[in-house]
Amino acid sequence: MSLHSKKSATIEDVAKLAGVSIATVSRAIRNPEKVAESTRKKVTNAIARTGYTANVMAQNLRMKRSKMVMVLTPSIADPNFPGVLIGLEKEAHARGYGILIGNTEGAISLEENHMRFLATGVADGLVLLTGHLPVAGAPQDPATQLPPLVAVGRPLEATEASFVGVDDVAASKMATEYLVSLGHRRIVFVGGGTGDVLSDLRQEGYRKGLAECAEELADWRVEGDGTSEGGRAAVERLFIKDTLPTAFFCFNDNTAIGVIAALRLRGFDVPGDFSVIGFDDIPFASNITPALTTIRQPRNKIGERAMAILLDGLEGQNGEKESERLHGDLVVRESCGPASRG
Amino acid sequence: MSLHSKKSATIEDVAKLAGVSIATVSRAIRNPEKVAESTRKKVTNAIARTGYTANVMAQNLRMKRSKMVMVLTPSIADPNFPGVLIGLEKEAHARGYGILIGNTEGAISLEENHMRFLATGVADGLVLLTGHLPVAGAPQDPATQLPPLVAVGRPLEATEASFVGVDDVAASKMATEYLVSLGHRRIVFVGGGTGDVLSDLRQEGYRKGLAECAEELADWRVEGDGTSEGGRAAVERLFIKDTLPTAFFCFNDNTAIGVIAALRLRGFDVPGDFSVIGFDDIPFASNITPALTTIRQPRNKIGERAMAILLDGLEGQNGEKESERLHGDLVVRESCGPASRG
DNA sequence: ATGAAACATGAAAACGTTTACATAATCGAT
DNA sequence: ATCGATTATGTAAACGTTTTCATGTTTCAT
Repeated sequence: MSLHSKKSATIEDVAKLAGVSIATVSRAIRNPEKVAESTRKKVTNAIARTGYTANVMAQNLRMKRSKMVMVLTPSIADPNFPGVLIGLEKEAHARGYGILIGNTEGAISLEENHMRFLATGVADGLVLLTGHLPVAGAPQDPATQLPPLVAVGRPLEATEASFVGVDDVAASKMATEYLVSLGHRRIVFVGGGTGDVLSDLRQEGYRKGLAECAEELADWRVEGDGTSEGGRAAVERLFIKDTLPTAFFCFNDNTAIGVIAALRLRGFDVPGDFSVIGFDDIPFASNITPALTTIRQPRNKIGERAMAILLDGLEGQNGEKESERLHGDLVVRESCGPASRG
Repeated sequence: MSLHSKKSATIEDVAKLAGVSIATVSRAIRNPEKVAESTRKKVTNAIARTGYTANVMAQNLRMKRSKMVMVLTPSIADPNFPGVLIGLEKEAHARGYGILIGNTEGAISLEENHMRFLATGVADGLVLLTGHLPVAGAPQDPATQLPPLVAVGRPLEATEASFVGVDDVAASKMATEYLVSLGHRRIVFVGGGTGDVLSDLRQEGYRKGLAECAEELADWRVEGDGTSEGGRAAVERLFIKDTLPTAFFCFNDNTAIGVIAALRLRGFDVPGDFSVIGFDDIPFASNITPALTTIRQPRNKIGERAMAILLDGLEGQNGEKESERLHGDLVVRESCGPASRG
């Protein structure tokens, strides 16, 4: 069935061949400083001759841990997911842990299924990309029965969960300042949905960026939903108003792509008539026309740091709630230009 | 440490409360038809009262299987990966299996690490996105010691491995036929690398598409490397020749994006001066300018079928080598137009 | 009523590893 | 040489579940 099942050597085989007890074999492998050099050599040779590999299922049962971390995501298709997963997997793998994928598609029933699965002991820790604590599938109260966890990308409000993500406020401030530096004085923030934590954080940064200007600039938000279609629709709603912006700071790149498409559909030029900034630097931001100016999320680093914090906690080195907000980078491409209309 | 570790109920607790043996509890859960109704009720009640969840680590050890499948990929960042993963995870989850991610980044040393991990019994099966059998990290010969496996996307030549992917030949034939139907008579195939199995299959389809035309059309391949940069470079090399194509059938969407960019850089219009078709329909193919006409890979379905075949084999229902080549769809957008120069 | 078959249950072993505790041997100080 | 401390190793138990095998009870056919 599995790699070791076809007459694979067990620790008993090694012990017989080396002429020692199974305890000594185990010790030679796990605590070699407690085994005499000559004995250790006998064990090492026997391992090489038998091709012995420890059975992780037996280890897991004895040690009551699985060396697995479940990554719970509402969307594998999210453009940020692969980059975060790369970092998560890299750190996990380096420390001997496996990554288990749990895809909820934002559905409560799937979330409950995954929690039921988790209740079997299948994972020692949990990485949450969902932005909320999971709904319990097992009868226990999740607040007290969840394994150690870390939230990624979206902080969990009013919880003790550790968090790693981009510094949304600082990055958004940077993006807005850049538009201000180009002379833009009517800058609209296209949000990702009313009540959305991330949108509010990015708007906070947008406001800080506006405040850097000596003039008093209007705080102006219209609502998208984080998709390109939402960005498109937000532009439609804007163009029934008398006053237009000269620049758009968008919740994310998808939104920016929709905004650009809607502007171009109306015969406008980007960046000639309007400037547009996104957020994320998703893989294809540089391939659209015009190539998108955006904030790059350090996705790999976010994944790595999240896993490191989780595993440090698991391995007893640090159980405190930790939050890391990593620096986002302004990536200037082609979608922004000087304000052309005062 | 894990969900069940904080004074979680064991089967002993359930047995005591129900007043039966642990064997009966196990039987009531796994073979209920072998347990009297009244006994079963006592067990069911005790389970509900204790909140018992079976310990998967004990089950795994006893039953010598882990209910995990490892997905080995050379590139999490590949645009096709998320779609395939969605299908893999959906099927695995529906059948009670977990998905383990193994990222090799195309590096032999990482591949060996993952195989060492696999040798511990951590996974019952293997999904290979790598296009080759993995290099052994454990001392065993991989040809005889690998768990059941299925290749995805890239067939493994000269092996007994099952395979699921798009029907490259038929899909490429369709794309080429479409260009022919638009009147194109000089169609170049931009490959993904010399000796690349997938490129050869897609070229085979390209040739069949050409053969559908009453006129005898030239079979013309230039080499990219599967990246947009490779597509760009292939165009540069083409433009030092006397005869130019009127249309490009590209190995994949990335290549097509590069080809389009290079043509536009030279002041040409797509599709006015040249038509371009990609392959994959990656998530942002519709967002570039012009929106890319391409072949859509049924990624979700590929993942689902691959996992189903693998698990069928694991669960003893079918151990034969199976290959499924799924139908790709032509997605007509804006990057193709009638041949404008004879 | 008797005997065979079917049903139901419990005890014990299995799975493979880790580690506590007991014991023997060795080393170092007096 | 003796005693205490240190080093090294083996035995047995633990981990939690599944399933084999033995045994008792019930049902059905003669």
